[in-house]
Amino acid sequence: MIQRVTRQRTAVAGALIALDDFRSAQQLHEYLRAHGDSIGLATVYRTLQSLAEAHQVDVIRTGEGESLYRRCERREHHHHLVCRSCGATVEIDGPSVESWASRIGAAHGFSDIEHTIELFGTCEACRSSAPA
Amino acid sequence: MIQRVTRQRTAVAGALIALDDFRSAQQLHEYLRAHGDSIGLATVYRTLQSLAEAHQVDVIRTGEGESLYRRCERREHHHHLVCRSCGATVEIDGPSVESWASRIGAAHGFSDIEHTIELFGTCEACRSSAPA
DNA sequence: GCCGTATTTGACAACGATTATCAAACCCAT
DNA sequence: ATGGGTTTGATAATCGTTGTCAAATACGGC
Ligand SMILES: [Zn+2]
Ligand SMILES: [Zn+2]
Ligand SMILES: [Zn+2]
Ligand SMILES: [Zn+2]
Repeated sequence: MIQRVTRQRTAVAGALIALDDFRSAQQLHEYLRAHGDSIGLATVYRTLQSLAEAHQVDVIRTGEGESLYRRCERREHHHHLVCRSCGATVEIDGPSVESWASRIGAAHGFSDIEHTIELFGTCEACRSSAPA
Repeated sequence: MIQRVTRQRTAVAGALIALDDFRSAQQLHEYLRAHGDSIGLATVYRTLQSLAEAHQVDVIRTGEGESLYRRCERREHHHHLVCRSCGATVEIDGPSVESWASRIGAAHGFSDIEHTIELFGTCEACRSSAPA
């Protein structure tokens, strides 16, 4: 599975770094177009998918079923605290939650436990710029 | 918003109790049809939606973006340990996780914190009935 | 630099879950 | 039983995402 370096893949990688927040594929596509990069939506999806498989980007799903992507600093397993309105993200380290999850799973005879733990909220910046 | 008692709504409520596991709207629809209840898919979706709004059923989303519904025993806030292959569910009480979530959120200046915490695994029954 | 070819792209169609539409069917208080 | 607001359900529409496939492209070898 040789991966070639293309203008489009480079652009997506650049956008992920420039934005730094969790963004949807369509938002990234708009961003790229707005910045002069001609790129197809399908290509954005494909690129994000392979980046995710290579663990180069993290993926979370919003309550509405949309996938959001981000290039996190931490390469190891972690969780996220994400602003609902702007996507601003804090990477969370939860050793206590990790052990809690596996302990609970084992206690009930379940194997191959995987956990989904994400926190959503409103960040300080968005709170002050929004109507009460 | 007056809610009338209809044959269809009664049937959906009955199916939720009979099945006891997390199931998709389409699975519930098939189950009802298979059991002789004539009901439209749209009605199943609408009924589940209003039951969810009334906190009569819990909803979780699979990694594939499908919603699963279940009528839980516990009415208070809780989480779930769900079998990936059969939907069997254990209701989880996580007081330590609750406080962990809100503490993390506050520590980073986020407000209106909500958390998504779900555990998926393979239950004992499914493990023994599946090929190694 | 130029070829040859395997990889990649992108416009578009297709998909799957869910929601909107709206006329016909149905509850239910009177 | 009647009337009028509620509910139903076949169908179309939506939305994010993935599949299609011919044309465009990257890049190792010359
Ligand atoms: Zn991350
Ligand atoms: Zn924010
Ligand atoms: Zn529950
Ligand atoms: Zn199981």
